[in-house]
Amino acid sequence: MSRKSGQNIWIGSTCPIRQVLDRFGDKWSILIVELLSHEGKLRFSEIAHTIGDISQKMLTVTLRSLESDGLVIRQFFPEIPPRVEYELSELGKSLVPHIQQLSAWGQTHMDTILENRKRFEEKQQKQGKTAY
Amino acid sequence: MSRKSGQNIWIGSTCPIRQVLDRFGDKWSILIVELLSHEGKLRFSEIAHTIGDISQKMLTVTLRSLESDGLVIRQFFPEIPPRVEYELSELGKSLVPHIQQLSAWGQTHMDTILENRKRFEEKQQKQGKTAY
DNA sequence: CAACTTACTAACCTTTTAGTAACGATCGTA
DNA sequence: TACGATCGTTACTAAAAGGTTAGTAAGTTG
Repeated sequence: MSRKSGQNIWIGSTCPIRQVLDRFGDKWSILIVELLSHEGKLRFSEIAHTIGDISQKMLTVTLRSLESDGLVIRQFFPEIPPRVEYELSELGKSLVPHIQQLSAWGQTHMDTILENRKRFEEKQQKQGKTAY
Repeated sequence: MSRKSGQNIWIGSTCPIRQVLDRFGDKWSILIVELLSHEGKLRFSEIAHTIGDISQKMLTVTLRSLESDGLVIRQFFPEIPPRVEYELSELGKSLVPHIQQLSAWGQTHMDTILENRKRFEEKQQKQGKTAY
């Protein structure tokens, strides 16, 4: 139970939460996993259009890193013009339910959070700066 | 089911996954929630020591934002020297099981991911650059 | 009186992340 | 000849995230 005696290996830099965050804490990875989980196979340009505001570069980079980690399977068809299809691997699919739970939590609670934040800001403004 | 017809509101910039990521995608928020869920009430310096490699500034900033959103409750004791205790709110606690699921997924699969990544890098080096 | 304490703020700087714009390869079409 | 389609790459730039250092309050300890 790690009673307050210095550092804690479950919180230190190798703990699993941090590993997951390092991997998926970027702007696009989880979004692409979610999208592929809904749509199955998609082409590069289909992903780009569906997301709408991702740059070509970031889509390339993110897909490549997901492929590199075995979360996404990339199939290249050497036609002219070239065609590439992306889909989730089994590993990628195994992550989906957890993402959806987080998403559901967000749908339930995000309004409250944003209200809290607004109220906090107002309170701060009224008070100016109080000691601590 | 959003059949490939332009953009998708569940993936666009207001979808719940992105909101959750915007809130918790930073380096420390989830870690602190996890820690408080284990330890209950903690003082500023206890959190700092347990995590080990967080700067004072980032701890202040992250705790303040968690407080602002109503995820963490901050209790200030006007003693000399000052004492402050932090604990999860009910809202904060409601997030914990989801984090733990993600963490468990990480523990199960992160080794595979890192292996995949290593193999991918090696493959890339051997091939040099092939067309696509 | 100097040093130390806790929690925090402010100024500054470095690192990381993401975006933009331009270009390439290749063939079919106008 | 030039353009468009597809899936990229590269170099450059802007913005954000996060780290470092110094300083504050007000009392306690040596």
